[in-house]
Amino acid sequence: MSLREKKKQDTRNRIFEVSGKLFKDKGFENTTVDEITKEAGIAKGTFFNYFPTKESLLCYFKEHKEAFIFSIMENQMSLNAPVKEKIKNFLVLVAEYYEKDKELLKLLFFEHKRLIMSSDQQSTEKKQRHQRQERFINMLSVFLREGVDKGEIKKGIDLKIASESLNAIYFHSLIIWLHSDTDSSFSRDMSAKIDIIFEGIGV
Amino acid sequence: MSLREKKKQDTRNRIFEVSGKLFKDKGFENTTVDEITKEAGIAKGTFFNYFPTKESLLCYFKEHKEAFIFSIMENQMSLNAPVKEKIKNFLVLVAEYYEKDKELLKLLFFEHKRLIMSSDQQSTEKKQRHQRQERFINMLSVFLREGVDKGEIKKGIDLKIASESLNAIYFHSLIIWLHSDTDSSFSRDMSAKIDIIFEGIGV
DNA sequence: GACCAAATATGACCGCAGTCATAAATGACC
DNA sequence: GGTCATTTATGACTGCGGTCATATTTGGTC
Repeated sequence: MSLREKKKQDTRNRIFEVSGKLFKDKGFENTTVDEITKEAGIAKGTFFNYFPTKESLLCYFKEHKEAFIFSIMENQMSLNAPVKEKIKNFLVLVAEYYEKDKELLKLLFFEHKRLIMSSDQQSTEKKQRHQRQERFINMLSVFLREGVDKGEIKKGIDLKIASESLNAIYFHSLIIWLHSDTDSSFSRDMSAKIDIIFEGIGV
Repeated sequence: MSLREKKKQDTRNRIFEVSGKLFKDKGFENTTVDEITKEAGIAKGTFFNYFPTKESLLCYFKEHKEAFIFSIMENQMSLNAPVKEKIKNFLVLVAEYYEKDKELLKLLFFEHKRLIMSSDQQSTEKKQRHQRQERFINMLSVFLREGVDKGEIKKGIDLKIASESLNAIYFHSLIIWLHSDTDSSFSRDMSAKIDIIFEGIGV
């Protein structure tokens, strides 16, 4: 690695670390780019050579988290257990992982939303996000297909719709939990809703 | 109504109208408070006497929309039909109503999120939102209870969890649809997912 | 080392959301 | 209609995110 690339990586990492620390300390809104750059020992303009906006930093934090989640998922998939349990375990593991750092997650989730919207249609960020979303749903689909094969899930079900429904439950529980001030359990709530998806409410 | 109150209402309405027009024309981000106030014939500071932030305007737009939705819901509730149909009809009506004005809704939904997060814990806005959410879920609960009474829904079901699941499906379909560039149908997607909630995917 | 092109860093500068001290308008009371 | 307290309007000002023309650093070539 050339000196140039080394320095580049260095600067990028320093911005990343410093901003992560400051966001946790003082919150996203209360941290200025000036502070970040001062703390990181660079000029303000330099920041924008690395990250197009202050908010875009959050994307990178989010990617970090999501990489970890996919690794959990792949672990679960290789286990030998009833599909319902595997899905539940997977989503509960994700939930528990999130529960560790609610505040940062709030930032990531909600600030991120705005970013998604303001970015133009062609933006790679938007496409990437879409891909991640699809990957998530596809993996849930794989779980479900296995369930069909093992006779644990009805044959006629549209797996895409079903996976999206699971995804919906998951995200909604997440949002509810993020909004709640009390420490109601994300994982318990979600678990109950997965039961509903499996068993249905109709007679 | 005194002259003072009259003028106040007038100014408030003018800001509301002008900003709605400008947001639709040029988008939320591209509309400045300066423009709004100039168009409305007031000074910039005056704007902030009526709305604490530019984003807070979106809340008021949203309230408008939501009032309408609750009225649809109450209509549906009084009908005589299978509960599943009533819920479906209700949610599809909401969906169709939304489909009319996707762009504004995007603004309302996503920009709004950020607002929610940045507002402090005690804020009335946050409480109000929570109440609306609860009201929505409670009304779904009423539908479901009727279903239980009429023998259309299993007896053992936790109605709160079930309502929240329906709510989750609804919101998720909404989000997916808002993100999609293509005009995939929000209402059709949601309808399929409601079937899943009723029938379950397990054998 | 001298020279050059490309990559990277810099900070003065700009536009906009939001503030605040001050001014104007209103209505109650005499 | 004069006086005064309260409410509402005003726009210069501040702070921050983001830009851009310019300066500096890097690494290849001789």
